[in-house]
Amino acid sequence: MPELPEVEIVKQSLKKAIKYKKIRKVIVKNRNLRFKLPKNFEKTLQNKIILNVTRISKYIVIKFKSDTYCIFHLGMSGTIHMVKKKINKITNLSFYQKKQLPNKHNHIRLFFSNFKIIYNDPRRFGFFKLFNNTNDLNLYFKNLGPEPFNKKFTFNYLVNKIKNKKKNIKNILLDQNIISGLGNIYVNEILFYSKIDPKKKGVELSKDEIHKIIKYSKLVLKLAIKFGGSSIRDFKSTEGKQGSFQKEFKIYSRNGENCYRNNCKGKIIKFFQTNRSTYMCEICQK
DNA sequence: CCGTTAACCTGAGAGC
DNA sequence: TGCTCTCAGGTTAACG
Repeated sequence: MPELPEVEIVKQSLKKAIKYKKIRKVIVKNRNLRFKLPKNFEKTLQNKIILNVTRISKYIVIKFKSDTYCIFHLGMSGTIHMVKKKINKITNLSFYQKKQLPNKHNHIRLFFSNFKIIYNDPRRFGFFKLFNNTNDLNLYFKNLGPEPFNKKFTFNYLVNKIKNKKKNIKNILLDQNIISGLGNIYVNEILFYSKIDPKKKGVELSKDEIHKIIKYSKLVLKLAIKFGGSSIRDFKSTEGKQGSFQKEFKIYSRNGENCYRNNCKGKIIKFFQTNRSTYMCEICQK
């Protein structure tokens, strides 16, 4: 499901819902996520008070006292739902546009005093991990590249990372160890804004093109967050609201349509790079 | 080290 | 209706 903007939206609404609240009970229905849920998962979380909810690239980090952490990743299809006890039946906490949550993929439930948080994930590419000190938490993320908003994400940083790469720029930007938080949609969008052919190799990029990538990674993510993320298929925030950035897509999923750029007569084509769909305008992306 | 591919899963939608 | 096929906001082990 989610790239950085969608995870950020989930984090914001989750934080609002659970910060300083106590987990009363944990029920797990299916431990077989991408990584098997740790045996002590329920016991570790039970009766813990949430001190903070933060985000590191596409991961959400829940902090408890004594430097204990629970992190999770939503994979492709993970969603978080909040269900309030009293209005259970009429809340718009739907999934796949249905009014009621299908129980089948509700793998984890966290019970609070007057609501519960549900983790639902049909494809089970998402996962949860526990850490009992800050050092282990940081070690887990040590190879992750900076997010586009990070101060470390500078021209010099990116030049050094890609100047010798023979890999195409699209896959370079999808590499979380080089730059973290981007996924297939936003990389397509960023390369369109930057007028760069996604097939172009890292080594072939000009200084100007690298400046553009930096500029537009920040811009596209900022816009996406402002619009509440992109809701295609199954993304919703914890309150069940849909994002609307999908209406702002310049290139993603616009196969066969006309290029939006002024005076460009190009048509948008679709092809695959490493099994992921790429969209580009053959005329203005060079 | 680098780059590429397959694999992990389920469900929606298209085409027949 | 129902079958088969393709595709999906991600990551990563295994290979050459």
